[in-house]
Amino acid sequence: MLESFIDKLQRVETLEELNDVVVSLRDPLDVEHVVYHSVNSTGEQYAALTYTQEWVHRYLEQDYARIDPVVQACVRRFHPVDWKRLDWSGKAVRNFMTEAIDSGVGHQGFSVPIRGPSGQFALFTVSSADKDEQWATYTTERSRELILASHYINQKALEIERGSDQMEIVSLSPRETDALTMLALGYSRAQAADGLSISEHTLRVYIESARFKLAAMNTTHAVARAMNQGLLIL
Amino acid sequence: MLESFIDKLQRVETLEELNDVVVSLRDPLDVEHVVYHSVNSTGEQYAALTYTQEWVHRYLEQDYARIDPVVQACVRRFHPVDWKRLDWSGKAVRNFMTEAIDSGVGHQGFSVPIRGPSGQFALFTVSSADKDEQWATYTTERSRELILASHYINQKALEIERGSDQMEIVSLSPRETDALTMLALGYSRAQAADGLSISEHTLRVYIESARFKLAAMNTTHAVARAMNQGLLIL
DNA sequence: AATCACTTCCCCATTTTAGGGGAAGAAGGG
DNA sequence: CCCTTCTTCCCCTAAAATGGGGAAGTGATT
Repeated sequence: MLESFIDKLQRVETLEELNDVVVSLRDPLDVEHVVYHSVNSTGEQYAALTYTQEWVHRYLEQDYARIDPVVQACVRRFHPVDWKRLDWSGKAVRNFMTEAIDSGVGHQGFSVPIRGPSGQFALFTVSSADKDEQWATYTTERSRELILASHYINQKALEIERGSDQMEIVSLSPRETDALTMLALGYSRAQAADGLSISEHTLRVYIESARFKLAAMNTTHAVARAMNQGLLIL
Repeated sequence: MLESFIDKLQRVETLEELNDVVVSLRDPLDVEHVVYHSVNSTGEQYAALTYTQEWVHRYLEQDYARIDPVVQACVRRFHPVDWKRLDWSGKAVRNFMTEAIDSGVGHQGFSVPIRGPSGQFALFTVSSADKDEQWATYTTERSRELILASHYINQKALEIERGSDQMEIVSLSPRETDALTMLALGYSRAQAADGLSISEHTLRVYIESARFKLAAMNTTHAVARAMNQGLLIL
């Protein structure tokens, strides 16, 4: 299953084709729904999914990502998440769940969080209407496949995006990196300069040149952009 | 190979045990060296590796991560990196490479970048002294195993760390998130307040409560911490 | 050898932020 | 029903950051 999928994936060149390939996983994976959803650092989103348009629309409209326990858990965890193990208490959460099931999402689900460079984040989810036991068997048997599938899908999605987007690759000098790092760690300019054993004036030059390179409006923006681009190793 | 490795991993409970299990991958993977190296958002590092102590010491002392093309590439990429495909031009880089090979690192290598929540970043690397052709065969045949291995190692490492560290899980209110997001996007307080249609005074309350929750010294620090913890979706 | 990027230092006026107070209605959870 | 958290508004002063200049030495690349 994985072999032919990766083969198909290899030939994909556009996001539309990627969508088709992801959707086509539904049968071989033997699930109700398949979802790949990516958010990059600039807030651009891409999704390939088998949910109904109505549900997707409703989800976005209501900003359900804010309360969806699956999203909340995946943002905070590294390992894949079985929906059953999440905390579904809370009024808003239960309403959301009811609505989701009514929209045919299925009450069983398995979501793999995936993180790319520059703060990119994606979710690969399969859902089903199986009973608990069947689902438990299914997830233990196929978790590896699902992890690899999510990895390869994300790789392809990033590849396509990078090709189209062609975002400038900024690089900071060591001292610029140092300066922004100190600020990101909470030091004031005076403290940061002290920590780096340079004058505060010098530090400012680094911050300003970094700001220029990063096309940032102010220091906080510069730090945010640098972090987002993985330029700072705190 | 993967099966027994995951079995062994399952029983690991401390970082020392993890180290042993990672090192023990050397033979079954049929490589010269195995390295797992993780850096989390607070700068704490953990490494399990088979390199000589001298080389590790030298690497840290010289801050070679700054020029090591493998690290530089992995920070920026999602997919695994074959060392041969990197750019080894540049004086400093070539010196570094010579020194690395002299230290027995091996001239072939394959590195898998892995990212966890809260800006955690890790590298799983295998290196060898094989010739190009053999190595090409090796990497294509085993890349999936290596990806899965890196995934499971990282999962275990995070699990152990979380258990020991028990870092407070901070959650920001929607408005606090909004406020920090606007600042991270480069807006000044006045602009941010305007964008959120609230008074600047109100905005400040959010920033300060967020700062309090995040135990941040100042606004920039708060934004940095929030981003690092994946609390902001720019 | 020339050029380009990096590092380091300095001044000054203006704008922005930080940090210390306090208050009150709305919504959600136990 | 009460309590906690969230949301929104306001004042003030001292401290910090911004933005505009300019200059000189080092190192690497070409």
